[in-house]
Amino acid sequence: MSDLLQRLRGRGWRLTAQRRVVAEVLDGDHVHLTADEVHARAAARLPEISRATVYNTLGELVSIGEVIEVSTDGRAKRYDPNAHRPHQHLVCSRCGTIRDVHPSGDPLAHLPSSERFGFTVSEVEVTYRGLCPNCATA
Amino acid sequence: MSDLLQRLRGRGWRLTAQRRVVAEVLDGDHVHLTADEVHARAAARLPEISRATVYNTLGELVSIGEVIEVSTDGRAKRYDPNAHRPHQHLVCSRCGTIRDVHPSGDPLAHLPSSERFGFTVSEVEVTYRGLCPNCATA
DNA sequence: TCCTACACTAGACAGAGTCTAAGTCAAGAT
DNA sequence: ATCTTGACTTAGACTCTGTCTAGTGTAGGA
Ligand SMILES: [Mn+2]
Ligand SMILES: [Mn+2]
Ligand SMILES: [Zn+2]
Ligand SMILES: [Zn+2]
Repeated sequence: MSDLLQRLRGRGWRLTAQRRVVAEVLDGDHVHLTADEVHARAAARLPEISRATVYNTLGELVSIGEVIEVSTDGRAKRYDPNAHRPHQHLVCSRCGTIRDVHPSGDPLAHLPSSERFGFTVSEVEVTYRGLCPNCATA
Repeated sequence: MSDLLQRLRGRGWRLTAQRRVVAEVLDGDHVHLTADEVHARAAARLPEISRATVYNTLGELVSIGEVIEVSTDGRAKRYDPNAHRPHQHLVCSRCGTIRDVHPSGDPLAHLPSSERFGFTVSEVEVTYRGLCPNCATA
């Protein structure tokens, strides 16, 4: 994630302890944390970090395209550092586990122009739901 | 929508004025109202209806499969009476308009088993985003 | 080392949804 | 037609998620 910190410095961001910690918390694969989960993990390293700063930093990371916002459950949004490789999500309906899955072709192509009603379609979001191996056996 | 009321009676529901009005408000095509929008329209006909009853009724309609919950914007959930024909949504990123679109094949088939990680996948939700004709010209 | 614009904090506020306790009424029973 | 009763409705408190503001702190250039 230190390459992320480099990119942020390149954009003129001040590298504060708070931003560093948020970036560290978001490091890894299949990371889809809510803002409050990010705050809890960040606060474990930097106890005085505020919720507002976590929300601000996440919002900034989203607006520059370093992090993606995912709404899989209509409750809290989740923040996904896997922003540089297009992907979709596979969600367990029972335990909420989220896995990244990678499309074979371009899912946008699956909408024929006869079904576009004059819209200029530029994005598509796909969420698959089912039971994960753990929840299926239980 | 009176066939819906018949089906509800068949399930042993008491047919109250409140439930009748909620069902009437949800009648139509491309209807994707938030709970508070449903409440406002219902209250125009039945002023004393409470928010709790609207939430209760919508939740019941969802749990018996007569209405679908749609979360297109990470804000309020929307309630969609078009529950008997599988479809997806096309959303304008500027004005929020939502149109129903109908898939050509089964979108579930687009996830190869090598990308299912042992999940039993049973549903897929697809949201296309772009600009509607009005917003594209403006 | 100093300066200051940018960043951070605590807490108030707002929107969406849930829950509870008390009152009401639809519809089956008499 | 009236009674009875458990399902239904209500108001409002409460929770969760997210936004905003006023005051304080500090990163990093001069
Ligand atoms: Mn992801
Ligand atoms: Mn729809
Ligand atoms: Zn699971
Ligand atoms: Zn539009």
